[in-house]
Amino acid sequence: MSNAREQILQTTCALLEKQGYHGTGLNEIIKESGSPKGSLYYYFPEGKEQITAEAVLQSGGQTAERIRQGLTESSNAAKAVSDFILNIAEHVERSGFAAGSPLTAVAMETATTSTRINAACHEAYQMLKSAFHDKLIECGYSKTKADELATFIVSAIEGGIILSRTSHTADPLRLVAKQLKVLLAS
Amino acid sequence: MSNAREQILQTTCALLEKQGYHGTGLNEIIKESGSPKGSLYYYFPEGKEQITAEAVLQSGGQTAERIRQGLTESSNAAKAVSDFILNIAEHVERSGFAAGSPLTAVAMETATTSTRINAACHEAYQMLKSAFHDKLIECGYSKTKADELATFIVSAIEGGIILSRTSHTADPLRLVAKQLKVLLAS
DNA sequence: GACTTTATATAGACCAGTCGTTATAATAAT
DNA sequence: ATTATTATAACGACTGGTCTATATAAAGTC
Repeated sequence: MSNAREQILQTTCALLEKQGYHGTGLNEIIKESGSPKGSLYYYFPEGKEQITAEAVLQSGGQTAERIRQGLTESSNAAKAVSDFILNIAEHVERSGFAAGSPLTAVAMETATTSTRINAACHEAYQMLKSAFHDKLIECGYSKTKADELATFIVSAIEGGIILSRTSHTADPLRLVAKQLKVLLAS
Repeated sequence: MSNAREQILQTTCALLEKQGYHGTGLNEIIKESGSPKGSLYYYFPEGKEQITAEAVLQSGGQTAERIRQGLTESSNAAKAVSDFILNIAEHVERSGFAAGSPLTAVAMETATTSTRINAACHEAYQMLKSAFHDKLIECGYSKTKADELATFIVSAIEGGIILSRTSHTADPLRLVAKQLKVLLAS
């Protein structure tokens, strides 16, 4: 409904992605989103924690959706997962290594310092896991096997994003794509 | 030689691990390390960036050393890597999920906002990769294969740490250990 | 050996600026 | 007229960084 609210969340997402929770200031959010401070506290009366938690959850939902869509395009799980990761690799590259998972930094910064944000990150990761999990089930994997693989896939992707952004090359992500493809094909 | 300098770096490491770069303040570092601000700027005249870069590099060197030591205890690469990861899992668990890789958060926060810290993170990750790489070479892998596997191993571990800290269970890390063991055994 | 000079290191007050947050006033929409 | 939203100003707390004062120790000079 409200444009300003959505704009704030979207801007927050981008900033969290680039510089994490503590590195992102409310002043920066309002400047970049164009919304004034009054509006920010009108829509998010509980302040920074609330904005962050909602941004994280929204981003998790959107990413999970993208995973599901990408996976429907191919009936082959190995190729589907690999393609999805190659997509991320391009995205990270195109952003000049400023983007790639708004969750990672936030999750690490707040794992033991904000129960609310931690819960949001946990739920967001569960959404990603579920998206992969469901596709694997669909491809005939057992429930426990699908669960294990989904966690492993998310782990490898997260790590790949970190290494890619740090090294300023998408190669680590592409390598993760390749390795997971082999693993899932076997 | 100097005790205070070392103490500052060690404290910084622990705080970076727990709450990242922007979440860690100089006042917190001096309070926790016992050194006054005068000493901090005496040993690190270039301020927070310098302290962080040095802490990251030191931590990378120490972790790489631990990897090499752990790997010499077993001639079997698969078991050696798995055991190392299980060690991390215990460490993360014991810390109440506050510890586990001082690099991750810092690397993501500063990938495009501080060339100095980014360079330090990059070098630290290279050290970890090299440690695994050398062991894989020793076990008969080809140079390119060893390089690919080393990157993949580091990726999976980093991701496992994130998921473990976020979910407050060491299970993801243990799962990563198991999967990599299978992968390396084949 | 006594005395001065130079480095090493500790200690903390202080600065301008920013943080997240609150309060209040003005405006727009219904 | 009532509510929804925007617009600022101000708050106290804290930020990274600078500055000066002091203590300790090493080295140089006679």
